[in-house]
Amino acid sequence: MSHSKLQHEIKKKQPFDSLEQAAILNILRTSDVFHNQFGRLFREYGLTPSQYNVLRILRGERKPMPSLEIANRMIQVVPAITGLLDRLQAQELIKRNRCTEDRRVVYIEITSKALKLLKEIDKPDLDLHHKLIGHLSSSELTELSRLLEKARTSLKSVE
Amino acid sequence: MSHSKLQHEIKKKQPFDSLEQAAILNILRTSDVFHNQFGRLFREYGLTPSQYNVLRILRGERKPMPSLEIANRMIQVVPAITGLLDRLQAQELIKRNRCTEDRRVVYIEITSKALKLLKEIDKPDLDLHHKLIGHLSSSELTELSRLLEKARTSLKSVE
DNA sequence: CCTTAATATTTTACACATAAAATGGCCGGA
DNA sequence: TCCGGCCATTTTATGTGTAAAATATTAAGG
Repeated sequence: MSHSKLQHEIKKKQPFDSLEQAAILNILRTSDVFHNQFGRLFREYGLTPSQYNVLRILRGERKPMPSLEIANRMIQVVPAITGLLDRLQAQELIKRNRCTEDRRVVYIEITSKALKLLKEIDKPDLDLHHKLIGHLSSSELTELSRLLEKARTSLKSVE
Repeated sequence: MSHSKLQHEIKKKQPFDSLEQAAILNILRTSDVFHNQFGRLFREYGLTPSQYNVLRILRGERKPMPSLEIANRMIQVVPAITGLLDRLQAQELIKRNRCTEDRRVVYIEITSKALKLLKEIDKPDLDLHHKLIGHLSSSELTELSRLLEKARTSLKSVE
């Protein structure tokens, strides 16, 4: 491809690229702002967003589950889970039980202390959700979710 | 408010809350996935997303700027900027110049080495943008941006 | 001039994300 | 049975985000 042709290509794509860049930037910025807001809320209860996330997963599962399965449910990478669980265990919010059949796996169990804590947070958490996007209509929320899900499909197909 | 009434309230809000939760979860997840993708791209050039972000801001400004102004342009909190700049300086991608008039401020200047590096990344960066959401139409991208911007307005008004 | 408030930046302490490598344990085939 | 591959988990190293406190410097008031 010649230089001038490339230039032409670039010029041609410019407005569309801008839309794409703007959309991605908006996704990243909005996520960051929201993440901060939830971070502040959870901190009032001595939790980080990741820690809260782990506890929510465990409560939802209603029974002990292996470390790596928790990691997989979060979007996160595996190695981080260890320290995360360490700190939760130090706060007595989870218990670790090594499986007797396959001694490689460690079962993680949520404690009643954690369940009580989660119960306290439930309402403020819902309220924050509402504060953050309660001003969008039902159809707007639906459309927003649809567009974001569609956005993510580009990668699911690849890997 | 009586218990039964609260129950009723909760039930009533349930479907709407779900939409709000789904939307926020979609924002956070999509952002995380995209952030990871850009992280991998930038790593090929020895940069982290934050470092790339700083360099892009400096290139856009076209002249040296104070540390804190860079921090403000990023969504981030102030203290992190120091280490970030330290590492960029170690790679000779920026230079620090203390201002003579007000010796508290440190001017940050992008180097030609960094400008060359950015130029290399420009195309792959655009391509990745396109790969990630190129399958959304112009009107979808516009609508997505509009909804996300609207989402963020709930906080701008408060603070 | 000296004290105090405000400002720009850095430092410290802690939690987390990521990649790469190490550990310990399971399992199937020679 | 021994070995190599695979798996769950942890460890290590580096960079980053956050809060709170420290440093250095300027500006303002008595």
